[in-house]
Amino acid sequence: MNSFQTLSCKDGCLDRSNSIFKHLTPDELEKVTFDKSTEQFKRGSIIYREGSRINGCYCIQKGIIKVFKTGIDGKEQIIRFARTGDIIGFRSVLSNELACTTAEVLDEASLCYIPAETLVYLVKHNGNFSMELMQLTCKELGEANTYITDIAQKTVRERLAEILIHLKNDFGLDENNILQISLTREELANIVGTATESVIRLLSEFKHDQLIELNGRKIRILDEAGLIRIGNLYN
Amino acid sequence: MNSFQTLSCKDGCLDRSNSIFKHLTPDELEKVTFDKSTEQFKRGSIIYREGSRINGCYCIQKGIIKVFKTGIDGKEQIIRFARTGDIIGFRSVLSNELACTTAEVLDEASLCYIPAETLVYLVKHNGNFSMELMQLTCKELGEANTYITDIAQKTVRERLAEILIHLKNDFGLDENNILQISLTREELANIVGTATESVIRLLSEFKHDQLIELNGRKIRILDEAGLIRIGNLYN
DNA sequence: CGTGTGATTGACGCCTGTCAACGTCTGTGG
DNA sequence: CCACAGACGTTGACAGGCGTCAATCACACG
Repeated sequence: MNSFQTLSCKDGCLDRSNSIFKHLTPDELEKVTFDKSTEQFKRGSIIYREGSRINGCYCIQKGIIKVFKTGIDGKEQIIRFARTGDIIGFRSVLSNELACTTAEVLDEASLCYIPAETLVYLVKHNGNFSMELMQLTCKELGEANTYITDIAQKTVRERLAEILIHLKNDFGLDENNILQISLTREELANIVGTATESVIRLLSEFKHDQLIELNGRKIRILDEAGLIRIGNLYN
Repeated sequence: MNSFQTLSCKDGCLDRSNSIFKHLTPDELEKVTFDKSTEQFKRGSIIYREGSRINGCYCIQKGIIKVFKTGIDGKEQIIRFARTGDIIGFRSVLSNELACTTAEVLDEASLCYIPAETLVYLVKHNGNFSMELMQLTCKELGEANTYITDIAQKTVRERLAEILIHLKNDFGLDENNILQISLTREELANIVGTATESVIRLLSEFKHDQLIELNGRKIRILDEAGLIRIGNLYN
């Protein structure tokens, strides 16, 4: 249960082959290992809150984090889900702004906290690390731009189908073709940018059209191609 | 008329006090000056096109560039306007992806082309430059996230009011309180993410409510506070 | 003067948000 | 063990925002 608490940094985020830390020198690796601290979070915990100043970023060793902004009337807009290997909070740290999102734990999580100075030090002194982080940011920016276009032009129905496909691609299916990530209807609505009731109605429609099967929060994907078609996705 | 053609790099983008190039060493400055090339573009020119590979980024010495994605049925979604001092195209260069947007000249423009290798060289070798560029990207990402929330939660009416305020803040007003940037109704619609007709109708409403005055593409801001109120903006 | 692009207006109807009521499930406390 | 509260899910009714289509106007340009 607590096995990952004992993970040293080297067993964790730092040495994954696709980690952005892969280019660190042994010295730097040691520095980061020394500076960082690992922490456990329970479901529902807030890691940082929109509008607050954060003095470091978090590398996700395990778990799923919901990153969202609070809009009109407190309605949340989910910007993304971060999962094992992802980094959150670095945007605010590097742009030196207050956090523009809130990060909340969905699945029991284990995070590495890396102080701002350490991050900045790496950006300034390790060109390869810098490039990696830059690429990550640029990719996120590209995705954000795509999402803006989608939300501006697609119908709720199209967006919901699209989100289901994205969730499938990002979190996978279990052996029964059921989405590995479990979200409330309200959360789905807050990704798509619509009302909870609309999500419920559209999911029912998708079910009626044999695209998915529903069992509480479990969503089984029956016809991925169909969803892709509805969502106007070509990839 | 052609005076800016003769601007050397040092008189142009490179030495502006707020330029991201301000941290370059004399050597690097010389390298960039050597590698770059300046080019004139007429209104309507395409600088790069979505889906194409671009081998460098462009620094805007003068002019206004419309950056947009092409969505369903070819409808364009304007992501942002870049103006003097801004850099475009670096996202694709650094993330090593195909261009995810098209860049089109709105106002007669003069651009510096900086080859990818030069940009990457700077990111890898100059920590301060790297930080500057990273901050820029992070800020853009923050704005994109805000925009996602707005588009997902606000009505077209609210968004149009918001956009008018943004355009005012970014491009300013002339001595008659008229927006300095001139856009077609369709372009306004493509920022807001709505139909051209809706923009026309809402602008008429705003005019009727004494918030603005219209004269062709000229939009005079009469009641900024009113627009801010309608747009749910607090800043 | 014809042509084309952009702006405007009206008609129409569907998508989608809102409100309200009700069902379902889980955990808590008596 | 049961009652209850509270969170979540579902369904129906309803209206209005907004997209679409079509016709017309305004204006610039060759």
